[in-house]
Amino acid sequence: MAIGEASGEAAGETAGRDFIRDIIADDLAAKRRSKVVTRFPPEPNGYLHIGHAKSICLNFGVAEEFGGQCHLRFDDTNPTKEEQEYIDAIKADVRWLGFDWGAHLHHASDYFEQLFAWAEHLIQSGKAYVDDQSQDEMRAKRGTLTEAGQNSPFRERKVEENLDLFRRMRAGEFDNGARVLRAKIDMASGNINLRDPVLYRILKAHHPRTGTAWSIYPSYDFAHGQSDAIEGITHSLCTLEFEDHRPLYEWFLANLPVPSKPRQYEFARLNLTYTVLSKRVLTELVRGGHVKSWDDPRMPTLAGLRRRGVPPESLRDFVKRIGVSKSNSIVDMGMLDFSIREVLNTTAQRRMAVLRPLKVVIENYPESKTEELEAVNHPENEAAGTRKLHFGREIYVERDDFMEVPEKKFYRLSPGSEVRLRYAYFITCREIVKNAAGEVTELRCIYDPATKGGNAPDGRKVKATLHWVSAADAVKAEVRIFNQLFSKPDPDASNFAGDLNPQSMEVLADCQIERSLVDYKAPVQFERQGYFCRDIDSTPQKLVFNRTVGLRDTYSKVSGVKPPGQK
RNA sequence: UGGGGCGUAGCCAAGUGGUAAGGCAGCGGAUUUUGAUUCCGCCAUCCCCUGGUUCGAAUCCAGGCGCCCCAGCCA
Repeated sequence: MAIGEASGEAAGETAGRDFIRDIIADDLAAKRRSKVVTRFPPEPNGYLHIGHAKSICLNFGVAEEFGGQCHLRFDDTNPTKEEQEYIDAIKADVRWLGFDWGAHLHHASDYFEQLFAWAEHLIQSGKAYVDDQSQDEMRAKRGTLTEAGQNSPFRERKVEENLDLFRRMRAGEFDNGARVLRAKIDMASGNINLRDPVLYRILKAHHPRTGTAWSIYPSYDFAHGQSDAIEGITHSLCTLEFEDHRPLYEWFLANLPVPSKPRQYEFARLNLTYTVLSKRVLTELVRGGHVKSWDDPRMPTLAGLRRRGVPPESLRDFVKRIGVSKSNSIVDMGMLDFSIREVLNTTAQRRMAVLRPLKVVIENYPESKTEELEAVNHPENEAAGTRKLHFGREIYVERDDFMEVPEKKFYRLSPGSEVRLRYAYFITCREIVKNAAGEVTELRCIYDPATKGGNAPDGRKVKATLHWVSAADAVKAEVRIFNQLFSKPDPDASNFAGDLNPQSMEVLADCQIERSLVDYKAPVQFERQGYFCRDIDSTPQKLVFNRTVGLRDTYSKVSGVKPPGQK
């Protein structure tokens, strides 16, 4: 029986109940299992994305919660698509997400010899045969979704001949595609996976781990369940599309002398709005130059999210919130944003940075004077301390914080209005300076010396507080704003080019940032704007920041004015 | 009349015969030197549809409808 009304107390990291956890709890309670062993089984043919994060959190999370273990096992059975680069990246990503496989790093290729022996076992028991048909012939005889297939003319080959042929396949005597080893099950099955599935194919390719030792490789179906059995996996969790494979998975376990009997359970894979979670598409995005790299901050890859500044805690929180079920769903990207803000709000220190600078000259502030003002680093965490801000006659404020003709709900700077400069003074706009083209190039303001620190002794209130930066002290920097990679909530994965958002990245090259940011490396909140992190493209000469996510913005909702590049 | 799944609010998602949890989004309002955060309150007479069983059904039965997956020597 399910326990936990799950709420409150327990480790914030513990996920709630779901059908998988219920099954496991049941198995344990009924003593069908004495421990829990799961596995995360990526194929090293691409980078991990947020959909994998769901699986990783599920597999490692469940093992942790029930005091079991989770293995990292590379499903490396297709050397034509797999690369060492991916193996290394996957390990780094899983670790970054916060999980540890301990001594349990495995590979399907570790079991190639055993798998081969089991294939011979099947041949010997008359349950597998070598088929000489071409790929096209096999396809033609497989039948259709509504019609049964036809038996291969090689289906009744003698055991000895099958054994001999299979061994020669391994020895490399035949060309790629010349023959395959097939299970002898049922060509008329309604489940196409049972129509004599291929167990081994000839693939003369270099394997990242076994090199050229093999010229035949097992198929996914023949390798996966048996690898699970070898490792003593108890609950083999995979996505819905493998549901049809379960009868085959069980067929092998029933017909082979395996050391344990794992059970497969399927859950729905993650889908997110405004992006695509398909290795094929992600690979094309990279190879086609639509993004700069696998770790481009616009990518839903773990590497991309990491570079963008998303903390691993946010991903874990997100996965916990979306739950695990069997219904296909498309999760709103806003959920991810929420989890990112949730974590960053409490961990990121605050700083000021002006992204689109507008110069302000405070006319009644003495030309030669400068001051040091104190600012808190985190409004909800005193332990984060304070820092000094340089203040002078000339400062920069955000261009969006000024409107020559303010609209109804706009209560920032406009001619004659008074606002507060955070941690500094109240200022009032007196005059607008424009260039020949009529664009505002400078604001002339006056300040009230009595409001130092940001409060008026006479109790006078102000409707807005602006972030700012000292013109004399600020440092120039580049800031990259990322928007949705796709312009549609449900991009067409089979023809994605047309759905790409042309404004997915916006580079602001002339930002003015607070000096203290020069050697601040942690995730940070630029007040009133969002969470940012230093990008690896930064050099001592040029700092580059990535916007991880913007702050919630209720103003743009009421005004209908969205920041540039946003929808 | 191929096989396998799934259908609870705009989006996730609990619930498995006793009278619709929770989260995201949204909407009000309080606090606020971030239009942020925080805090309060609102937000499914109804669970794909139609019948039926029952004192009582989202939950059971029957029949429909809709969506997803499968015809790789990919995983």
